[in-house]
Amino acid sequence: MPELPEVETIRRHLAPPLEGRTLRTLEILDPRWCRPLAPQELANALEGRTLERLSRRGKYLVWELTDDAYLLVHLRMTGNLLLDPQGAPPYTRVWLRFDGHDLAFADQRRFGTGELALGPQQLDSFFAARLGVEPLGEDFTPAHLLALARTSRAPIKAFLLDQKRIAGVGNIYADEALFRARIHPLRPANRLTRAQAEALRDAIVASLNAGLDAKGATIDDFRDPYGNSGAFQDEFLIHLREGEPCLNCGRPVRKLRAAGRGTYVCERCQPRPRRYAAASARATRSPARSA
DNA sequence: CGACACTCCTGATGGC
DNA sequence: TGCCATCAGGAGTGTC
Repeated sequence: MPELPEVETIRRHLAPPLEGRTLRTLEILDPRWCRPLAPQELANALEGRTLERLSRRGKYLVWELTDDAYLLVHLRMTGNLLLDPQGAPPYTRVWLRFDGHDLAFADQRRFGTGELALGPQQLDSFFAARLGVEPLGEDFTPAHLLALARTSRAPIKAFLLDQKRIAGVGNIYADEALFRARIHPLRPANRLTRAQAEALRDAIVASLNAGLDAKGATIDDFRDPYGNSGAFQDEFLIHLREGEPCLNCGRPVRKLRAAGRGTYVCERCQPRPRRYAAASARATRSPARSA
């Protein structure tokens, strides 16, 4: 599943050949891709414009076209962008035909989307409604994460997967970061200590950078625009390692469910949160009641 | 606010 | 061997 490092890997491959090129045609074969817009509406809005910059926000690829028109592409589970493929790749849903380059959006499971924003204000409100802080940006400080975490009683894994809080972390990197920081996925976010929040910030950054260095993780479907797999799956510290010895202590890695997702954990290195009694939880709230 | 179910989708897997 | 049920999950929506 493409997460921040996979999307960024794609962006780095595509920006050099495509920036400065004009989008001649946008052929949307699967109308679900751009719902609720009709394929022709999106094509009419974007064809003939030049790609000024290809950027990324969270797991979105942002195609910045002439006169502040933006195509916002999300790969979801199985989306891939393939540059100048030989013939049509399986499950091709969209063709972006630039001067001199053809780009295919292939997506077996059809969760991927392409959306339109016209003008910087629409772009800002699109992301403001969906995405929180960029974890590889300057704003993502330990103090920032600590402040964010204090606002949520959700399990920390659910917290990390919430794109409105931190943009770009998905199931793989959440597991990897929690293992690195020695935090159990079910620990309530607002019960992290300051030291844990600091460790977790560093662990998120380190995990994402490790994924970037390996050019992404390929579990099933991820490919870069030239069809190559990533290598990060060979470096997982905890994710997908059920039953294997913990790299730190040797205890078998357990699989559990957190936030509805398969979640991998070493229950020695990431001790389970103590269940705290309902009474003590209540005691943290104000006992006063309005009369 | 949060847990949970449901939706989208299709290939892989497990049971019998 | 073949068929059916179940699972996987990013994000949006809706319910309690």
